[in-house]
Amino acid sequence: MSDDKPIHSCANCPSRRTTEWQVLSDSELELVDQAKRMRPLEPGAILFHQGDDAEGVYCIQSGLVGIRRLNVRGDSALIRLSSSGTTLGYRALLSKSPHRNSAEVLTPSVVCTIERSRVTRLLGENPRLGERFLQHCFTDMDETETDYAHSLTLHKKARFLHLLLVLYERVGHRDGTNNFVIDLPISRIELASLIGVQPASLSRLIRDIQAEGLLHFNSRRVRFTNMDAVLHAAGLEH
Amino acid sequence: MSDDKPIHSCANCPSRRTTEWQVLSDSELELVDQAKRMRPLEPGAILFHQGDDAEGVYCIQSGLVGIRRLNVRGDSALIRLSSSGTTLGYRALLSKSPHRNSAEVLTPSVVCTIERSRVTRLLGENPRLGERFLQHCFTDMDETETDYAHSLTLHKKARFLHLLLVLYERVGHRDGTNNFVIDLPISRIELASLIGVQPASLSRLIRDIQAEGLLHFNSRRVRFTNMDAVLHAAGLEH
DNA sequence: CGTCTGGTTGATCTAGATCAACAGGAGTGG
DNA sequence: CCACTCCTGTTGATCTAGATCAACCAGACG
Repeated sequence: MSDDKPIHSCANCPSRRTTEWQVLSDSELELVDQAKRMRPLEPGAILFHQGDDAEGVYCIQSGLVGIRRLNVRGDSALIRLSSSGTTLGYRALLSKSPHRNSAEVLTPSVVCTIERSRVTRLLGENPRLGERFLQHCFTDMDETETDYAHSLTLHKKARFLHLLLVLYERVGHRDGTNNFVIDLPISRIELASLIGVQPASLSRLIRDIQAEGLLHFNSRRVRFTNMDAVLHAAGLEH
Repeated sequence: MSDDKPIHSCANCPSRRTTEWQVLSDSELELVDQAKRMRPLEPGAILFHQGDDAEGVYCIQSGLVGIRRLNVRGDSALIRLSSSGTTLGYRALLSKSPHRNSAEVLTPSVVCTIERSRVTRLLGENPRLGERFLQHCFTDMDETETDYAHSLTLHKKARFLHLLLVLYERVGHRDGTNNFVIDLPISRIELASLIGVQPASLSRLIRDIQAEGLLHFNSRRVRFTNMDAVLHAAGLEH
């Protein structure tokens, strides 16, 4: 490491430049460091429950976290995926209202918790921090509106392909023969929940997509055998 | 009127206490007044187009405005309704990015436009204004997430009933015999677009709902003949 | 009076739900 | 180590919500 700070200090966090905290001065960042608690979490761990009051904000250093919303009837929808460099739970904290969603760890993750009072103090001292949270909300909003508009207008197949493209951007890579490849971080059940479809239907969707030669599925590995066709079908088919 | 300001000044605006501008001082409000342009608009008028740069913000004094989003394929979804007391277009302005949605007047409305430079100036002078916009974004976000989760988990019938309940809250009233009544402000086509259904399917939905004795439809007038059953079906049926 | 748009209906088709069966791991306890 | 159970994922059979397309009607409007 390049300085005398502890390895796990925010100053050395790999996501430092992408989080809200990028606008803090060194001394302000030091305040975050003191108040933060870093912990490794296994799939199934809950960062916060829908309805809970905000205890602080959660900074994902690595891993994947699912944002769930229970509807009036009690069934849950997975409405968003959050990954490293993302701060969660700021809405409840800043609006002084209970969490609207739950956050559940989906893959082994490292998450820092920064307690509430420290965040409010920093917000008071550095107005640029509030500004960053505002921009974050705008980004989330745009993404959710896009997904919502898609859910109103697109078929499940197009939505699933769209989801795979988004996942490719996040965790995809090239394999030995330079093909586009994703190693899916989540189960079929959760993929199904993200597009609002039954697991059995997703299974058939996958079979059909594979039969059309768009993609090749092997357990959790997805290979794009015809990227152009995927791009076309995600936006233009049917 | 209670003071010597012009009738159409913001100080006399009926929505004054519900808009973002409630946090402004009298002299600051005066600045809004000078820079605002108030105009009556007919259905079909466009406040801004998806992709346009922000020219200012739009304050709905009366009427109903639809927020539309075009998806990748080019078909439009009506993702939100905005009515009096709501400010539109602030996201594009504050994020310095193009409008993500279009805003189209749906019923005869009165809308004030406050030009960009004046808004930015006020934001610099009064930090509470930015805070209000942040809260506004949170509210929109919550609503959109709710709708999104519903679109992932509920059937069209439940979503339609839910929409009618929301409309009742906004424009509903009691009729002579004390029944709950809505005079729908928008066409069937637009109702259909809000829940992501074809007009023909909405027509059948309405027929079925009426046959079940939940509601009575007569042109644009909707009477709740069995509110309990509607509440139940909106959340619990199927 | 013709034209247009909004709304309803009929006939038909299809995407996706539902329910049940079953296969493959992964974990647990004897 | 095996037996048992639990959970994920896939498939088959069937059903249904909703799409699609066309016909048709009523009111609005030039």
